[in-house]
Amino acid sequence: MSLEEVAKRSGVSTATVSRVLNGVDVVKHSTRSRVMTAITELKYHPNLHARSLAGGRSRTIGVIVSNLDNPFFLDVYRAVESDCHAQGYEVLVANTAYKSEQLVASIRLMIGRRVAGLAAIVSEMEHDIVEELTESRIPIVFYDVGTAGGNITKIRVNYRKGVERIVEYLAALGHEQLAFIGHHAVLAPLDERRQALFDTVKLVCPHASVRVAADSDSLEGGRQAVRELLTSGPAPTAIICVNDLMAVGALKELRERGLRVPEDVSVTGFDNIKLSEFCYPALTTVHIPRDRIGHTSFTSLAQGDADSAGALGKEFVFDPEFVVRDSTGAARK
Amino acid sequence: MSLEEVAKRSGVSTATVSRVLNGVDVVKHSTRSRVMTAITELKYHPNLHARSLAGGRSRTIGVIVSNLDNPFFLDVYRAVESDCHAQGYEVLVANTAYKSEQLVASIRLMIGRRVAGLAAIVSEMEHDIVEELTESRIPIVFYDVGTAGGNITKIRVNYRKGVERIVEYLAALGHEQLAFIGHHAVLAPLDERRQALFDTVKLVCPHASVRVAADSDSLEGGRQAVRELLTSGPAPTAIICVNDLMAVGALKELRERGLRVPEDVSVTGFDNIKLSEFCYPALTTVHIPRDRIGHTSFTSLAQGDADSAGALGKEFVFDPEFVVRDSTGAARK
DNA sequence: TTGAAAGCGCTACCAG
DNA sequence: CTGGTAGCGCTTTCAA
Repeated sequence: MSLEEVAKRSGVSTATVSRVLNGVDVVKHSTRSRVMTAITELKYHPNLHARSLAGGRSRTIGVIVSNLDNPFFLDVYRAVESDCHAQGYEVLVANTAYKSEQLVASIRLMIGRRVAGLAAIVSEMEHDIVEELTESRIPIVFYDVGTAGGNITKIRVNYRKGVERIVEYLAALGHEQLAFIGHHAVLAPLDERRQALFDTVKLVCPHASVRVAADSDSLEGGRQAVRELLTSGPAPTAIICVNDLMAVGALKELRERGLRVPEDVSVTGFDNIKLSEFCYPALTTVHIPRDRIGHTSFTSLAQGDADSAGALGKEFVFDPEFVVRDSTGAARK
Repeated sequence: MSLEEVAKRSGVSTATVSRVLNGVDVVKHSTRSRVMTAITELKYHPNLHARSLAGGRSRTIGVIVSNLDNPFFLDVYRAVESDCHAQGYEVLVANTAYKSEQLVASIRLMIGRRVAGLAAIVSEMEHDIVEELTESRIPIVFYDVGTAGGNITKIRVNYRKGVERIVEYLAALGHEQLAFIGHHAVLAPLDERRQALFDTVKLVCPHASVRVAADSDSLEGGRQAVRELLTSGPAPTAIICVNDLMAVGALKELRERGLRVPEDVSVTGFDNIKLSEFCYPALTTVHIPRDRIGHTSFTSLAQGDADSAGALGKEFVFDPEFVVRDSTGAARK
């Protein structure tokens, strides 16, 4: 069923049907309603592929994230989605599960669909992918990777600052046996959060020890990492988790082993997802403004439109905010 | 940049380039590699819209869910996605946020994109939407709504059975002041879960009371609902939540009010999402097989392909499984 | 093994 | 206000 059939049935040209469909306000009222009738009678649904092909421009924004299971990414996605819908854009999501092959596939898909802009909220970025994207001419937003300039907007969070707050706080509470729990993607040698942790510890409490464990970015992963930590050495007095999701997993394992939080072990998260407030004990964490990340992404990508203040190509840095709740306390003696 | 430019650059026809792109194995090796070179040099990415338009058939499955924030839906989605990717299909997700206008928009979008099949894992279905879908000829899977037959596959879970287990268990523990917490969409007069609860209570413990509260399907919603319950009357001894997400929210509010779970109040969930195991106390709940729901959806939708055992048009009913953990105990005196 | 050409369904420009 | 028509970029016969 096509535009042509609708045209035939209502005795007009395809051009007119197209006008009606697109709300071009020059069609005589009577013709218009005749067309409308035909459309509903035929249960006609315009072929969006044909439309994009003929139209040229795209009203679709692509969003690629590393792990939809982690509410952090979902929150960013939803912020973008909300802006998109408000401005008449579609959104296409893709989940890479931290696999760079998936990333490549997703990017190809987005380019193939000729998205108007692409937000890559992922951490598994590789050099040649970045390059491919840079040369693709389409507006891109990178989160935490790549370099700003040209069609590339970079959004990042000052993780270092967040880590500093955590370490200072923990140090003030007397903690000297620390542990860091990350997911595999964060264990890359040059990862900012982990690196920042070591740097800060060296500065703030040089005599403190830091052990490290890693697993998958999930509740189960957090639990496993703690298990690994606790079976391979003495229990730390504070566990710094790379994010809230894993922290909640950590809490579970600690609880099962009869270790009280924060009396026996302090735990910190990162992100300040909703869950961090609802778990027990509520997590001390660092707030990352997902909504601002999402909104800024959209603004940068959708500006070929009308406004064009020109966020594209710039770099945005957001400051995190330390949030103290119940999962941290004085170090046990 | 188009197929034609690639053809020109490599000195062949567009037909040949197309063959190379689609792996039609009749192209001479030398030509093939010449084309490949041109493709990479030009950084050519095929226009997927043109491809779908020309090709006709679609390798895309659409999935519409009510609330991506609730891991239940995410789990179903991921099961579908995993099957899709394994079979070379794309997936398109849409989130309705329980709004039927959003549902309509999403459905139109999916039809417009000419998806090969559509899974509607939503509860806000309305009659005329169902009808529109039925007449659309495209393979559809409905979860918990609509009627099987024709191009419509129906998947449902025997919620009643799950509710029965919960009520029986709670009754055996001596609970007589019950409360039900649902989200707005579940408060429709004909909702199965709520209705099943009342029926079962009448049968199993006719002298028990049941109060009801509702809020949004979220952690915050669960908390709010409990707040409503507790400020508007005597505290129940057991709270039956429509799902785990809201149950976790309920736990939080109870904890804040100094009510111990399960000593003072028992709480049950539904779904058995991963979080139900990681929250404190771990939830007594009812397992709903999201993976089977997802796999069955895919199988039903993707069968126009080659196999065609013919799951399409049938009805599948899955049995839930009662899972006892730590959030339930004997009723307080 | 390859090329030529006819569409796929729609938009947009040019006439009328 | 409406119709004719040339593409958009790709797939797919049909011939060569």
